[in-house]
Amino acid sequence: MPRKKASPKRRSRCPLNASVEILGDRWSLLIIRDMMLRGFRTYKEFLDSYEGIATNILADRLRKLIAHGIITTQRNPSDGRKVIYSLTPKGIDLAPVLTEMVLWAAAHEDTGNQALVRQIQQDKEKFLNAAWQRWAEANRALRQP
Amino acid sequence: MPRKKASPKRRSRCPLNASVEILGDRWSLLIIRDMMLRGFRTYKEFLDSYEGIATNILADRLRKLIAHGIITTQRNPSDGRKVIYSLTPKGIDLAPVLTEMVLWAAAHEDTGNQALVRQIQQDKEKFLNAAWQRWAEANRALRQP
DNA sequence: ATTTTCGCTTGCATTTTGCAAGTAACATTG
DNA sequence: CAATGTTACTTGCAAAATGCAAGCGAAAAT
Repeated sequence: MPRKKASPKRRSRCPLNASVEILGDRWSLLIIRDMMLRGFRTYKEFLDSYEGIATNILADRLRKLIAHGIITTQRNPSDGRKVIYSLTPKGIDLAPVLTEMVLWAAAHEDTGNQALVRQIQQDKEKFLNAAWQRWAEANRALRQP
Repeated sequence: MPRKKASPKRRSRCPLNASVEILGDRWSLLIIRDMMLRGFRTYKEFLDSYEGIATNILADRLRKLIAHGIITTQRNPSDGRKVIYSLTPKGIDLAPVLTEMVLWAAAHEDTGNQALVRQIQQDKEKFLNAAWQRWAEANRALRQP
């Protein structure tokens, strides 16, 4: 399968612009944060997350993230109501972006979650490896239920 | 002076959320890119940038970036019409964020500007240092006109 | 003196977002 | 097995953000 899709009518071919068009809104990266750092995988978990996304916006963002190949879905075989969302390789590759955004805000804004911030500051590589390993492990568990 | 401002009514205290609230739209990071990588400093330059921002949106984003302490303005003494925008230290500190967003899109989307991308891939630190040095030099020139 | 340039503002249509109230499919409970 | 609860959504509508075109005042160029 092809690794990169031809981009449908972008404003420009600048890679930063591509990122901004895909991720530049007030919710997408928070959903990805919840999946990557908090292990959230269901609609209800995202909906109940602290920032309070509206249900129609959540449905829309999940649809777009799927369309962009950042997340995928599968049904939970033991509970037919539940849909399990998970990050694709393209999705977990956003870890460095999230990491730098956390560091920037922690350095220049009044924010919380200092435990996470210090962990990243102390050893960024270790933090990124850990995130990747959690992702790999969760995927393994999903394939062998 | 205080390094961090108390944040007015954020959705949450998560540092990623702070970044998203400040930068999470379709234009802010492109303006910062134009300043950081292309050396743009005037309203007209931003307006004429390839993606085609609308003039009212540009004025609004510049106002917000100033309010967040990411850019500052000064009048051009040799041409009283021109306003010179430049990145603050908080603004140039966004370089790692932009860098990772460029790398992610270059890896997973069909994008251009491969010269820039390869430069970053080959030596990220060197690229970041160069960006910082260009910024320091431009600031020096501005103070001694 | 007139025209052009620059950095905006204003008005208005379109799009996106947010809120509240459904709903269909499945699972649990009595 | 019927009633109730859960889950993942959709729908309708108001409010806010965005985009487009036109205009405008101050300064500079001609």
